[in-house]
Amino acid sequence: MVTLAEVARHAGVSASTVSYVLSGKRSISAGTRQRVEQSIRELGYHPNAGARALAGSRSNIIALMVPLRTDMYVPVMMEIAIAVATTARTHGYDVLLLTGEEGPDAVRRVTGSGLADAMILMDVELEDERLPLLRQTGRPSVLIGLPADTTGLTCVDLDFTAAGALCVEHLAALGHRDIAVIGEAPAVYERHTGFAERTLDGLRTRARELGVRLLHRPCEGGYDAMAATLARVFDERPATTGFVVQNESAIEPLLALLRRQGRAVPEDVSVVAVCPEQVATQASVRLTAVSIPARQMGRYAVEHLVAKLDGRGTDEVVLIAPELTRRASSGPAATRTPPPTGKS
Amino acid sequence: MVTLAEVARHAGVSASTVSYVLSGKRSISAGTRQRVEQSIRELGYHPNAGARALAGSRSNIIALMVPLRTDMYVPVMMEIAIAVATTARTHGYDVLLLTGEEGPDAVRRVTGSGLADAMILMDVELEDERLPLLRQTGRPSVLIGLPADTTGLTCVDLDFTAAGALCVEHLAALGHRDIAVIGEAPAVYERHTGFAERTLDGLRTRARELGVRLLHRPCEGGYDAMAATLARVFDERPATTGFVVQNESAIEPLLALLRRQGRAVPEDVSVVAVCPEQVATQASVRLTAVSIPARQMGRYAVEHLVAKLDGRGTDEVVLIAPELTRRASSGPAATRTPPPTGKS
DNA sequence: AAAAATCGTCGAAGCGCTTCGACGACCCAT
DNA sequence: ATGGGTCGTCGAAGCGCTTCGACGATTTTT
Repeated sequence: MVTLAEVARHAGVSASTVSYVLSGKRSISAGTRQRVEQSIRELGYHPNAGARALAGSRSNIIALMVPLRTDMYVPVMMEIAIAVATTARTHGYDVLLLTGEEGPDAVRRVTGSGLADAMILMDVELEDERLPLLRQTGRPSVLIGLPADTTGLTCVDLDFTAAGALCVEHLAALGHRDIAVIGEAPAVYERHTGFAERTLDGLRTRARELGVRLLHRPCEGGYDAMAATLARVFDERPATTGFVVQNESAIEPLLALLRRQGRAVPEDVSVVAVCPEQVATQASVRLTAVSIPARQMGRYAVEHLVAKLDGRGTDEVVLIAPELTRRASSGPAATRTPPPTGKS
Repeated sequence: MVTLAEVARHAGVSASTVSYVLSGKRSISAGTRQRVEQSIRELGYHPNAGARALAGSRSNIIALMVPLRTDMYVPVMMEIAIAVATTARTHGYDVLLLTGEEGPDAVRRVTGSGLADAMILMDVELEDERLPLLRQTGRPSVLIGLPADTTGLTCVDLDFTAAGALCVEHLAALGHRDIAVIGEAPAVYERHTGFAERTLDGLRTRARELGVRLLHRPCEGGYDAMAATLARVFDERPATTGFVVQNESAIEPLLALLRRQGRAVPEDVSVVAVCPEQVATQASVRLTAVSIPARQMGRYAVEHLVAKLDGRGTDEVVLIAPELTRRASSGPAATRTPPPTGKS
């Protein structure tokens, strides 16, 4: 391994000069700088990360804690993670991948050891165990998601409450009076995941305001679960003509089942989804949907964090305004009685 | 931050003793050990990662390079990444997340700076630019995937050639003589991704041996692309009764289109997929499939790497034997003429 | 013309840890 | 009893970098 000292010798300067060339923290004459840079290139020098971290007491690493579970939309997580990694690189940071498995211990370990300068937490629960620790450590952090108490924390998330409201508004404007909400798996609600509850809040509040009946049903992914859920929905509310789906793995099953039952989308039934854009456009019916801006969230998180690390940051909650894109899955409510029941 | 020295003072021993308690590299009397451990706990001591890396010249970090692209099956990547992260933790390593974006430079940077002790590369191309560098650096590495030349490299992957063969065998045994292969997006083949080409090899070779006709069509994900591809397939080979799908985002569209055309699965047409188990079981028809053992691959990769880091490792290529699970999507070929053409 | 400020560079201290050699204390065989 | 081993502990020397203060050499100010 080439060291700073070797570069210095090669360039005929002292070690500290090389260091200053690298960091730009003191002015260096153009000639010297060029000679040093030349030596760095010739020798293929890379500063040793450990030594840097030790001497500078910053590791230039951001820790990213992703959920371990895979009962929620995985591509969103992946997209966020990739956005975080690429954005971090543009600011000179690397990303350490932590899984939720270790829980609060990971926070202690990573901040305690100085492994990372800052943290990004995904899949934050309303009363998350990691938050008290995070507040304590004093290391900069950004949550992707929204806990119950945000004092002293920086959070970035889609405004799911507004997203829920938007979905109801859209359907109500089209004349739908009975709306079913197909939600995430029950487990997601049981552990009080913020985004799921907030969407529901938004849906319910606006539904009440607009005089729309709402039926919420959590649903495991997949075909069979969706079939059972759908049967229950129509059993309980036969007049249902609008669906809001917030569960990636229920979307395609729902569409297929509706088709099979002879309920046409959007003629008989309208479907609105809360999902990444890619899913909405690739579904068997192009879906009217509020998209989840995964990439944007990842980028945002990193940029806030970097700002904090540079001493410019503030604690704030950034809620990204939802956008509903009309596609082929929603239309005016039929004025006739609910559509024929299919063979199901 | 609590330091080693403070722990030492608190426990009434020297710093080196604390270090030896931590590493276990020299014997320590039970009494001393307990006193030190007690102090560590009381003070909430975490060894400083940078100092450790510097003094010990190992960072206890494994770099994982994931593909930036999202034109291939993302959940598989995510599952591998999570398996890597959790397995690494059980061996005392953390994982640094790199995206393919930086390319070979990332390899140089990470190994040059000693940021990571070892690397795992995903999405390896047949002639991957990163490989020469990897061989040079001498740092342990494991590839998930298989390049053209594996000398001096350790690789872990599903035996996609065997997987392809297995699919053909299964369909041939059921009496199918005309098989269509729905592949990944064209871009995947254009960049010579190993697993796609190897699957194709396996399919073709066994098809030739068994006297089965094979038609391969790359396919972008989604409904429309699949519709176009399917039309071309039946146009060119009307007698097609077997499908092999290696493209997660084409599966559900294919099933829906077949249904719409009045081709029953598995009565008229059999479908075999190469995909993660979760996808196979959650599809609208439970799919006969060769599953992609993502978790196993991630675990394997880390364990090989750790073995190498401990000086026990060897360079070898581990191909995981594919397993085909029969589910509801494949059955005997109809003896009658190809099924009716639907409204499409 | 002298004093003050600025610039470019250097030497040295130290970040917190690992690890090597040393050194008593103790146990065994002779 | 005496020499040779272990065993448990310690001190000190770095690992490669950052950063502070110092110091000539210029440049600016008065």
